[in-house]
Amino acid sequence: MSLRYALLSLLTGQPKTGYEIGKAFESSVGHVWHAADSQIYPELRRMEADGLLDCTAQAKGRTTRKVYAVSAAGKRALRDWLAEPDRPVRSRDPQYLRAAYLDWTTPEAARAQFEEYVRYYTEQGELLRRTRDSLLDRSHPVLAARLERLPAEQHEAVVAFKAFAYEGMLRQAEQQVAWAREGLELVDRLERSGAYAALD
Amino acid sequence: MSLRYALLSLLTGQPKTGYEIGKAFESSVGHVWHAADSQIYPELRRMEADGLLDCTAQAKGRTTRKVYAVSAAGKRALRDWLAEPDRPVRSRDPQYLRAAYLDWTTPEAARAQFEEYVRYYTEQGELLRRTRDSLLDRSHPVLAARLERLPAEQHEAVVAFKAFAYEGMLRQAEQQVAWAREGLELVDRLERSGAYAALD
DNA sequence: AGCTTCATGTAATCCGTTACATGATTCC
DNA sequence: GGAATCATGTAACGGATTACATGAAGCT
Repeated sequence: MSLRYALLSLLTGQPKTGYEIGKAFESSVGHVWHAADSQIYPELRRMEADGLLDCTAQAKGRTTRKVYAVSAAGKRALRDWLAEPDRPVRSRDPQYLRAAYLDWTTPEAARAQFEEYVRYYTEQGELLRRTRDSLLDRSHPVLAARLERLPAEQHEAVVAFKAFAYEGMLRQAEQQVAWAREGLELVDRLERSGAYAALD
Repeated sequence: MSLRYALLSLLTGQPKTGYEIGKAFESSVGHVWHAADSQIYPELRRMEADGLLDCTAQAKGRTTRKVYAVSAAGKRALRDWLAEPDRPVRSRDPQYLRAAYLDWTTPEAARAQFEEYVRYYTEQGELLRRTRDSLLDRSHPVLAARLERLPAEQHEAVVAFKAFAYEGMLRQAEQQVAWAREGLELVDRLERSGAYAALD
């Protein structure tokens, strides 16, 4: 269901075509809630059928493109969802699952896992930091387009919540990097102490 | 696919019946990879069909229960999976998604969200800390049963990786609490500065 | 006699992933 | 003329959630 609200949120900024949504998604909400194009197009149709979006066909050259805008019912749905109590998601992280059983594999394989975590979350953290900064200085294009259509007194809150969400994700990523580095040390320590015994 | 490996990992500790697996799951791997009973039973059957588990029917009173044990192929599969490069999961967190758009709702609703996050992750953190500690002092029943069947020189690594995984999840939870508390402050600050304007 | 725990599932539905599919337009 | 980007999807499959379903054993 969250994809629906991610799309709704994105479109409150500005009406967009399916394709533009796909692009804007990747550089904004998509960091928070990832979705592929093949999921986005059908969902837009369903949302239109449910009356959450208004769709107007626009001729452009020979092809027609569909511009989607949030309807009044869509705004209501978004606002209801925001106020809804959030049933927290139960953890389901393949990484921690693997980490818990690394005694089953070789020190080399264990190290490779942690190295990959460090690499991935370092990169992810950089992306999140860049994005957060571009929100704070309001240079982020999707945000900038949104702000243009809003009165100045709302800008502060709009920016603050978005930057704050990225801040949270950024800290998670940084924490993951620190954790994975400790994992590498753990593997070294266990190997030095001869704790890696043969497995059956 | 991870459920399969979660079950495999759990069963390397000791053969179990479906029901025991369900129980043990809840108090161990289930913290890391949550799954409902209705998912576990069919998956066990599929794993047996795929040759990863050996299943022997045991009469118990009038009913028969099935005891599942990891086969040689199952051990191989687990080991292969542990060495496999982990394609990191793209973020998909309804919480951050909501947080990013809280300017759309009232300060009261925003506060309620953050309060709920604080509550949930505090509780979750306590559970994770208790579990980590019971792993470290080896009093955790599922772990204790596993260790009994392993030579003493392997105990250190087995315990260390499990505690380390919980440690990582614990820090995530603590970080979430700190973040949500800052969210409450943010809402207060925005409200005081009159940044909550009327929405359309 | 009634509650809890043991014991094992099925069915429907939803959500997400992967792979495939097609064609126009714009820029170089 | 060819590449990138614009533009919009379908189909098959897999995995997870929710709700439903049943019945015995053991304890109080």
